[in-house]
Amino acid sequence: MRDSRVISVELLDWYDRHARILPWRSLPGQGQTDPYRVWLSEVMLQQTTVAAVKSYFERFTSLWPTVHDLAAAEDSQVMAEWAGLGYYARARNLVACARTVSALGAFPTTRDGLAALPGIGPYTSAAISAIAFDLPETVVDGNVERVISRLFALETPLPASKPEIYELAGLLTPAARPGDYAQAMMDLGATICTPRNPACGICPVNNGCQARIQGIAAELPRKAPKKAKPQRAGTVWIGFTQDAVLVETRPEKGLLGGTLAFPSTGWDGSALEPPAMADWQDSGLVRHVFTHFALDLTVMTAKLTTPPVRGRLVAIDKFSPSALPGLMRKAWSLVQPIQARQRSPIAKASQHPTRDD
DNA sequence: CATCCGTGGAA
DNA sequence: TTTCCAAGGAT
Repeated sequence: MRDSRVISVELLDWYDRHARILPWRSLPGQGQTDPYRVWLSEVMLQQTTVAAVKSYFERFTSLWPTVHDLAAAEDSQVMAEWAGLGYYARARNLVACARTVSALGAFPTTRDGLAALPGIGPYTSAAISAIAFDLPETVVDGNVERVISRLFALETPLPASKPEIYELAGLLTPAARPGDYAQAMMDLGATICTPRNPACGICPVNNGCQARIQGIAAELPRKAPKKAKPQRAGTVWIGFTQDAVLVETRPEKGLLGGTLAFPSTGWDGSALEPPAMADWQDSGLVRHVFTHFALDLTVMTAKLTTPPVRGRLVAIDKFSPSALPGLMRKAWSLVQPIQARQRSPIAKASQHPTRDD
């Protein structure tokens, strides 16, 4: 118990001197932070790097300064602003959560109340509780799993070790400054106790680290072997007219759910028909890697001469590639020169349209 | 408990 | 080029 107290004090002391300055974060010792900004940042940061989140967070808080503003937004605009960040169920849950919170009047102030909201699970509910409401909840993310695994030299591989990690992390969580402590643990994991080459020499808690003492810090946490990714293939059709492009909104469930996209086949051989009768030309291949499979996507293009049986035509000057998820953005940038050239037959061959991503 | 769900940067 | 993985949640 005394050791755990030493560790949390050393960590907070280190955080006071080395905390990262981040857009959604208040300075060490400042205590509570706007729950809306904490929630928004935590959802964006789920399985996503700080570097990737920063610009999205600034954009969202600029467009929607409060949870009530976000609750009033159109689904399609939120999806468009989320495009490129990945894991699109987060964006759908984000809007649903904002509307529930707005109807309630404010965020729930207990962990259980928060955990009942869409898109808020064990980690995020604990993080909001600690950071926004100064509640001494046990915050365990990937950083904390790594730090705890090393401090106690846990040999049990993840995810089997999770219950033990949660228990040990709870023993370390201090009653005072729980929000700063949670962020200190995560900063330590992100900057010192890193996955590959931990900087044990400058770690504020290296004295109490069993893995460092045993010389196995870089080997922990052990993890169960992961499965190989299957290779899949599909086709996407980018149809256009003189002044419009054919797009659709994908179904809410499943891969890229709810995002703006070009009509495509499934990714497992399902043979859907093209969205219109046209002279489709093979315009190249896009290779993309998802979490659990790799995809080779054949990109077909055509100038449409008959009404599409699927999707909707969007005026080219109202079409923004930034509203597309990464996969579709890749397909668009591949064919955009072709599309632009064929829209303007008088364009000189020497004029190369610029790509927009 | 295992699987599904994105993306891009680093080593 | 390949591998790993980053502040997880839903089912």
